[in-house]
Amino acid sequence: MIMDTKTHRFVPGAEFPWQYKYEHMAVTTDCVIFTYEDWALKVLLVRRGEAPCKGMWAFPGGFLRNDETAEQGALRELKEETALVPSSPIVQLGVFSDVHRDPRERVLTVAFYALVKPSEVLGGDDAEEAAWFPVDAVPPLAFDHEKIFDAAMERLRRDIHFQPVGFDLLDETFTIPDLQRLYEAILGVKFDRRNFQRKILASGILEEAPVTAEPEMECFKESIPLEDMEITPEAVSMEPIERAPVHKKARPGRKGGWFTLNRKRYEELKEEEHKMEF
Amino acid sequence: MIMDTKTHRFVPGAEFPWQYKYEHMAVTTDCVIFTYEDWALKVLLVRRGEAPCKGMWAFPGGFLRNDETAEQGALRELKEETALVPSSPIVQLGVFSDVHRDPRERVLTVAFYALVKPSEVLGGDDAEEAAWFPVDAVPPLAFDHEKIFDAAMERLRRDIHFQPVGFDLLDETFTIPDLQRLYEAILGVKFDRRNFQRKILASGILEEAPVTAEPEMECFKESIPLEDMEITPEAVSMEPIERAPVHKKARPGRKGGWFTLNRKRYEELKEEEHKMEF
DNA sequence: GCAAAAGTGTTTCGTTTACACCCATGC
DNA sequence: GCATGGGTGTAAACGAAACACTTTTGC
Repeated sequence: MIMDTKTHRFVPGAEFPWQYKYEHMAVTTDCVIFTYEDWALKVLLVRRGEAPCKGMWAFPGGFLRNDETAEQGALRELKEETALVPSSPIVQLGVFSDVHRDPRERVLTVAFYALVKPSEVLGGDDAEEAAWFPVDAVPPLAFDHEKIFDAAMERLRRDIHFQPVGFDLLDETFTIPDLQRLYEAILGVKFDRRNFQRKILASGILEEAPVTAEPEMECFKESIPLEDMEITPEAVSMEPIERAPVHKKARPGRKGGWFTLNRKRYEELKEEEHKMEF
Repeated sequence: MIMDTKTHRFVPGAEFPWQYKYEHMAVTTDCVIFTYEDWALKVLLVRRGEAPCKGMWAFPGGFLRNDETAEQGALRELKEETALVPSSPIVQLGVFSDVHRDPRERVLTVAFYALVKPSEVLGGDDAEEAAWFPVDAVPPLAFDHEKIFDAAMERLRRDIHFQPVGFDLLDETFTIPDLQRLYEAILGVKFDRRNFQRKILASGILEEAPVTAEPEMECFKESIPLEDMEITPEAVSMEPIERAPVHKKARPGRKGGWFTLNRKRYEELKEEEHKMEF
């Protein structure tokens, strides 16, 4: 490590070994991880085991080390706290730098967001105090994480308009109505089935899935009921999720094609940033 | 200031008075300020007077203090170094956190960008070592500022598609062809005059300017010739600006209406984020 | 008076929207 | 067999793109 002893030094064995000529601040990362499961958009939260905000839910994250970039630190903390390694890249939301956002000391945080597929979610289950919450039923959050959450939701809604990121939330194989419901859930609007289908097919982003036996939608897997999750009183007292009707078993009328993502076209469309309205 | 003496302390009079239990990093801000003058998009740079990268050009910025948010710090440094106070808000580009981006110590920077009107530019002239460079003739930059510059250009191009930010670069009063040239300069494309005019008028973002005598386009004011600016040899050796033809005096055919921005509609369109293509 | 810039309007074409009927499945 | 969800096509309306002629001004 290159070190400028004019501005700072390291004193091994000292109680406060890192010493600086000028005041420094702590830097943390936080990750807002979204998934789409049981017809609802959900976020990943961890319960804080330490003060401050002990016992409250927060986004996975932690202090950034000096030998890693913000992205590396965010991924490391995410893995440490939830055992999750997203298959799609994490993207920067921005910094949150309110002076008093942490009572201990001045802490600036770099927030990220990422989208993961339902099949990736299982990996997080062995983490002790991590849980998925539907976005319309998140409990009160630690620090200024509600602000971060709002920013993430806004950003997701914008991105989903201009980039085909919805696919990062779906498993390999899905149907067009599945995709449509996802868009409707996130954007909170209804689309015409036929127009949606025509446009999405015309965009060339879908490929017919090879008919490997019976493709199983991850969405229909059994998942831990919301009530079994350890959540704060405030969270349980919230009204039940209205916009996410539960029909886990099967859907009548299922016949239509199964599709997969055309990776190449996906990358192209991501570049172009067309506004997708259905 | 609330201070957690478990993790850090302040020792008055000590050579290195700020002492921490864990390693900390420095945080800086950098501002990419754009303006549009003499038919060209330009950025504001300052010459570094100190090592490292002494003598090189860089974006105005500096260390973030513990008692200010990133936005406040960015504006403070900008004002200190260039005497510029942008009338439109600065927006976050993101953090740049490469581990070795500064040779002295670990420095994470929060980058911002902002758009200023030509009439605001004059205020920066008394700053000793600040200068405006056409975006296609920027000299080599200090640290990883080229990366920041690339990110800013990309962001500006995207934003100008979806938000009516072009107006932040123009003076109060302008003509439609002025506006069109600005869009063409930034996006590097040509539009049909008639379609551009029809669309921009239909959007309702323009108001006819009150005919106060003879409105003077700031673009036509005399400005310091490029050659008089103190720039690095690398910068002068670059080929002349091709995409920015210089006709400063006046344009034949000038007759048409002068317009101003309809603030209310501007805010609305900013929210909507329609893709503007002409 | 000529060249270069700017004002104006219409037609064509493609895309978007709205809408109706039939089929498949589960209870 | 009925309710629900899903597949398909078409006509009308709107917005985008292409395009020509005239007017103004500076040299």
